[in-house]
Amino acid sequence: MALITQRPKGTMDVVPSQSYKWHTVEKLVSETAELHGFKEIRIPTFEDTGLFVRSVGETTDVVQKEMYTVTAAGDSKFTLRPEGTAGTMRAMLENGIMNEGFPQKTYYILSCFRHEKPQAGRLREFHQFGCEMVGTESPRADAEVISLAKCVLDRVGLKNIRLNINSIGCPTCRAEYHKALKEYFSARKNELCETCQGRLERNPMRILDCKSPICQDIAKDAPVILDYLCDDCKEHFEKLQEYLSVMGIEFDINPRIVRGLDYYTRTVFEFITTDIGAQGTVCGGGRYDGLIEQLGGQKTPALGFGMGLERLILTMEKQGAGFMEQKTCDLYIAPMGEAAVCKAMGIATELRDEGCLVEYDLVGRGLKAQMKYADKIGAKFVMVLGDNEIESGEARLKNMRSGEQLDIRLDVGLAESFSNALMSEMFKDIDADIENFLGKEN
RNA sequence: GUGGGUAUAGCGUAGCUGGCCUAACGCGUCAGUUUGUGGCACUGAAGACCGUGAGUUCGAAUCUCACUACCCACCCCA
Repeated sequence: MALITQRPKGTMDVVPSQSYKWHTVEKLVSETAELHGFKEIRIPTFEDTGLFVRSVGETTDVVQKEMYTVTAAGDSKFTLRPEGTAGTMRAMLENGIMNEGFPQKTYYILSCFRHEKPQAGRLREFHQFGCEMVGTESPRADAEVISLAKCVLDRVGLKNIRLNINSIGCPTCRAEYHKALKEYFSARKNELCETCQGRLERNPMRILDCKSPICQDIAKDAPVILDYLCDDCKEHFEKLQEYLSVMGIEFDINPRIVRGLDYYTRTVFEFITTDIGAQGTVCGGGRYDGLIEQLGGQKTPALGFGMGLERLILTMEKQGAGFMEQKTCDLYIAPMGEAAVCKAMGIATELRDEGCLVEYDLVGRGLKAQMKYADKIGAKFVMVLGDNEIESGEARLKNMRSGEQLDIRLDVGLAESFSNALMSEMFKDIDADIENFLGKEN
């Protein structure tokens, strides 16, 4: 079969048989955020390009070569959001949410777009669950946000996730550190890889993250940011560690996590798994105390994290975590003949109003084929409807698990007689879905 | 942008030292195995120009080249 096109590179289809996995994480993730007092925010898929340039940072890879930007009528440029924080902060400022008292706590589930070369765990359109907390500088907030992320990971059932934390200081202490780094690397400049030689001027901290063995070796003895933190930043970081310990959250201090977005200050952290290939950062975040001011708001401290849902689901699958089951057909009606089809439509409507998942033949299959189909879709009960039933006003309900059958009335109080049938002895193996249905009846 | 790998029906594979391939197998789909009842079994059907294009050859899914797509890794990040 030659299709006219295929999906764009780096995008994914979630097929119907798989969507329950997404429902599972979306539900768990948002429930957990709400248990922590976070409320959902929804923002546009695209924003003014300048927003991302100013917040994510002009020199970052994300802005320099990964943004999907279109020029609309006139000169206005828009960009498909490459991440969620910038748009969220813009929306909070624009809607005056900063004036509603601190801290403000919001979360979102949205798609992001980055023009990268796809590989395992990295797509061009990916989905992110993110949380942002605005208006508190206290290390308590850092601990709370990290613990929220941890809680989410636990609730979806992930194992063997390592938490790495670091502090990259405030602009003041980072300037000191940059100076020290430059001095250190300049001495061995010629040994560095090409990209790192370039990094030396622009952002020497990135050299620490270089994967080239030579650079890694050189970086081994490089000055560590933690030795250059100013007193405030140092205390902030120490306090955070203390809180994390109190909360029983294990972590590694990793002076090499740097983060590729410019707005981060002080605390940065990553939750990493080794189960899904090279792109193992399932969650990354940190503090961005300068961002809001940079976007034109009042100086307001804030922090947050983003979690890649594809990576999350990949890890869950790899680790055999459980997903919520898909709801399957409660009752399949097998009509025979036109009159029966019309009757089936009525019955379906009536029972659906009661919250029952009802299906009936839409193809025109014979009875046998209908039974097969009902079995295949996992129908719990089947009702055969023919002229006899319509005449007598009674139909047979078959329990597909046990094979037992029972006659129920069709005319008066169908929902009631259906539930009565379900409650009778012969159907005692009914599952939770049906129990809910019955509960509603009583 | 730089490397490496793979490309056969909806899915998973076999065939790949060139001719019994007018392409096979499993799963799936559809239909039957007498009269109004599924899961098992059996029978049958539909479904692939063997990624695309060129070349070598009497002859190519099988060899060569190019292209494309996908995957993995670097980079970067979620």
